[in-house]
Order: sequence, then C-alpha cells, then structure tokens
Amino acid sequence: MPKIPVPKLGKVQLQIMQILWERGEATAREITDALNQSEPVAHSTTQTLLRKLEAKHAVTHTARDRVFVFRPLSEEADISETAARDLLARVFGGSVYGLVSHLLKHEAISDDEKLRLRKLIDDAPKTEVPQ
Amino acid sequence: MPKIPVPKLGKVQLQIMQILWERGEATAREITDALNQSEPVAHSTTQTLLRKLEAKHAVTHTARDRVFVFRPLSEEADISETAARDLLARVFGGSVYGLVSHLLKHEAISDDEKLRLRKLIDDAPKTEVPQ
DNA sequence: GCGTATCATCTACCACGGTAAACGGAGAGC
DNA sequence: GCTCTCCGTTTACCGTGGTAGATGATACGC
Repeated sequence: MPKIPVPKLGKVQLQIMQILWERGEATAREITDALNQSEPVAHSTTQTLLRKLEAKHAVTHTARDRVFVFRPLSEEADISETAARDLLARVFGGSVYGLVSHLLKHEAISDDEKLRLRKLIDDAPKTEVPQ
Repeated sequence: MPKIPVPKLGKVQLQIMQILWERGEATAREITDALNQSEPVAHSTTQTLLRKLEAKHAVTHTARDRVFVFRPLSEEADISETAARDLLARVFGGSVYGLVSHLLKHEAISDDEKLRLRKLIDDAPKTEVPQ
C-alpha cells in the first residue's frame, strides 16, 4: 500500500480544506461562495484547486444529481501537524520552547489564555514521550 | 521610502539566511559547503538563490578580492515573526492557544522544557496588549 | 425545439522555489 | 603563452500554487 503522505497545501487550498472540514461536504459552488466571503476567487479557480487537491488525495468527490459533492480525505489534525512541525524544523530548529517563547514574546495573548496554557502544561503527562 | 516588506522564503533560502545569521557573512562557496553538510546542492544553485535573495533585499554583497561576500539584510526575528504569524493565521485561525496546545499535545517535550515554559508564561507581563 | 444557465473539463498563463548546465572572465601554475 | 581552475552571470527547465478563459455537456424554462 503506497500510503499517501500528508500533503502540503497552499493558502487557498488550505482554506478549501477548512471549509470542507467545517461542513463535512460541499459542492464546488458552495466552496467558491464561501471563499468569496473573504476574497474574490473565480469559480474555475476553485475547481482547478479541487482537482489538484483530489490529485493528491486530500479530497474526494461523488456525483449527486448533476453536481459533484466534495468531501475531505485528509484530516485536519494531520495537516496542522505537518504544518506546525514544518515550521518548527525550518525556523526554530525543532525547538518547541523556541517557538512558544517566540509566540509569547511577539503575539498578543490574553490573561485568560495564559491561564489556560499554564493549566495545559501542568496537566501534561510526565515525560511520556510518545513513540 | 518603499520600505521593503519582510520576504517569504523557501526552504533552502531560509537555510542560507540561517548560515548568514550565524556567521555574519559568508562567500557563496562557504554557503554551498555549509549547505552540503546536510544535503547536496550545486554551487550554481546557491548562487541563483543568492541572486534571488538579493533581488528581494534579504541579503547584500560586497566584493572582496575577486569574491563576493554576502551579508544578511533581513533580521532573523522578522523572518521568524512572519513565518510564525503565517502559520498561526493560516492553520490555527490566529489562536496562539490553539497552536501551543497543539504543540503540547503532538510534540515531544521534556520535563525540563515544560518547566521553562511554565516559567515563561508566569513571567509574561500582564495583558499589556498594546494597539 | 431552442436559448440560457450551470457544471465540469481542458488548456494556458504567471510567479516562484529549486535545480543546474553553459558561458565568460581572470588569476595561478608551468 | 597556454591551460586549469575558480568565480560570477546567463539562461533554461521543472514542479506547484494560483488564476482564469474557452469549451462542451446537460438540464430547465418556455
């Protein structure tokens, strides 16, 4: 089994995936409309990107009436995983500490968020480095 | 003043910048050699990328003897900033909490790192969210 | 039946990162 | 003086993301 690797996605491709994750499924037209909420995109562009996403097994489609209904194949967690790990390796030398300290220094975080983060760290299991 | 925007860099381009940040300056040959420590890259490739980096004002060069000495123009902090914010916006909807919790859940972190992270959060200033 | 609207497909561009061969200039060694 | 080697420059190619027009199939209204 060739076991499809987690695909790397472009900006708009990721937006499309997010729409699909949110809704479970959508037609090309619905996706175009959703994309156009934030920025204008031609319907044909959406369709091209859907074809490319399908080519790398990130989405699939089934025909319903005369319309294609698309559904996500890649999981949101996997994509986030890959993207986060990529940034980590490329920019922060693989150091989670480096990235987090950078975020704390340069990004706005509410007190509430800080509390929740603290809790998260406290609740983290002891050194159980998963495989 | 056109005020150059912080450039987005590719994988190898980023590696080149990291070499330059580390050393302060380097010749094309030195960069190629350093890159080849991790993965084979033709010298001409290095030079092409340096030209492209120079085109977007990420590096500059001066001639010394017959050799170009390259120096970084972009700051490491700015590039990290851009890359981190990009990931944040694209994948985690701008939520620092989302990204950090993801990291804590999916990345291996030593107890020591956890302690240091906790300290970092505790020491973070109170909600001074300017602008 | 015929036009119109809607789809999906095909085809083509552009930008950019990455890759590298080919070329030309200029010292170094003999 | 000729060759060798190192260097920078030019040029070109591929892959991919993004963009979209042109085209063709098909249903729908009248």
